[in-house]
Amino acid sequence: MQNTTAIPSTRSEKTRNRLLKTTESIFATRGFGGLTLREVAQRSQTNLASAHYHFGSKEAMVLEMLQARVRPINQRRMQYLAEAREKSGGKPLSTRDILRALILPIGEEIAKSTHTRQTLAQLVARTFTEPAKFIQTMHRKFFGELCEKFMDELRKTHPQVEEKDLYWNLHLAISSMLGALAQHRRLKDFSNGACEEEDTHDMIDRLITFATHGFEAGISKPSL
Amino acid sequence: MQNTTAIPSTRSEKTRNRLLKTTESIFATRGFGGLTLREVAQRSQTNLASAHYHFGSKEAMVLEMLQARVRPINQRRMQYLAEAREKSGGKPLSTRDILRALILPIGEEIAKSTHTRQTLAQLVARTFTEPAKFIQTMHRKFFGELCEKFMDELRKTHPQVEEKDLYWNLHLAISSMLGALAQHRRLKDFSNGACEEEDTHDMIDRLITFATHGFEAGISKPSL
DNA sequence: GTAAAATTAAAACAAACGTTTAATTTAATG
DNA sequence: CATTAAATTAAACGTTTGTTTTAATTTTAC
Repeated sequence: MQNTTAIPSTRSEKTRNRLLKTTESIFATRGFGGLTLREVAQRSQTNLASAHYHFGSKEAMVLEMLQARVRPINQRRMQYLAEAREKSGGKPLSTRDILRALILPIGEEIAKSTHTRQTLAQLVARTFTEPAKFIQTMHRKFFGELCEKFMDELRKTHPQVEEKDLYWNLHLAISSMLGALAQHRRLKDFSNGACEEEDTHDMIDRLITFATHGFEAGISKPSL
Repeated sequence: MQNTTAIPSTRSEKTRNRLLKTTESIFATRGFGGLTLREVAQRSQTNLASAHYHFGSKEAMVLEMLQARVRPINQRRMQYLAEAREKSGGKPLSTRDILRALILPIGEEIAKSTHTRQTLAQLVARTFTEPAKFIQTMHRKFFGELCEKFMDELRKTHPQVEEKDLYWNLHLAISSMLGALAQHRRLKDFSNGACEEEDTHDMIDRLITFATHGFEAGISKPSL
């Protein structure tokens, strides 16, 4: 494993990072199949073979890019959960606090830079629908653990609710988040300009509210 | 335009329908890029060139398959909306009635046959994240109109709510529906078997409840 | 400063793709 | 039954893909 978080110093690390950045951009808009190593190399101002030198294969390169993106987001999710626990002083968290810890980090990451605003949203959403097997494997590994951590928290908050109902509504909350991210850039078209796609903070607020109330309605009336 | 709804009679129509059926299955699991004409032809027990003979191109073939699937679902959506209007006798519909008209038809289509249970769910979800341009074009055409019809209905029900809030929360409702469909088959993994993926009717109920309460919470507190 | 290692560059390879062309078979018609 | 059009099949074409190989260049270490 190499140093990826620090500022790239050597020439090798710089081209490596350029490759990862270009990979992210293309993968977000066109998916794994639509990404070609030649275009990545060209837009990274380097050669086709250097992609294989640095990563071994197209698959490994995309995988590394995805992990580098997902890991810090999941870490911040756990951090927000821990912070909320500290503040609550032993009492169970509210549904809203839990779902905020799930949703907010991805919103912050999106809002970080103008460049990654759309890219990351598409990126994460694509992770869930991408047909390539190795991505599904990664997805299961990363989100399986995360999902279980959040389930633990939800169980404490809603001890009387059946396991099945908790899973289903966490599933729906996650789905609405991903769907909103994936469709975000289409909203402007459908709304005839009534909605701009600039205000990420506003989107996250709306999403948290939507998910929280949907969740609580779902566990209070398991079947209607 | 050819007769696609009637039972295929001629040999030509039969192979044509086999091609469409195989196309649907492969596209649902692997997307446009992952679908190859050779595999479609082989699994349809015909020749590679016959796909071009019947449809002209890979793109046209996939497009026709998608339209044949989406059209009846959208028709039923409009039908349910009309039926709800008749029953209400001039009064505005409830948010739940409107969202049910949006969500239920796709659930019914999924529940129709064991074969298409997963396939159609993935299919529709894939339509929204597929990078191919011609699919985005089709999507915009089909869902742009539909979206506007549902917005008309939502405006009647919530005349005091701002346009922007209505769009945003309809967007979130649709997103949760699509996300739930796309992720449906993963739920079993994450829930450690607590949730089965068989009961489509249960899923639709949960989804309608989730979307309805999320929507109403979103329009009552525009920004929190 | 020089040799070794690491990196970049250029070219070629095998496989898979959508598409096209031409030949063959099937169905329909008089 | 003969003939014509429609439908199917088989074979090949031109591109593009990820990957590999080979050579040139740059960086690192002594």
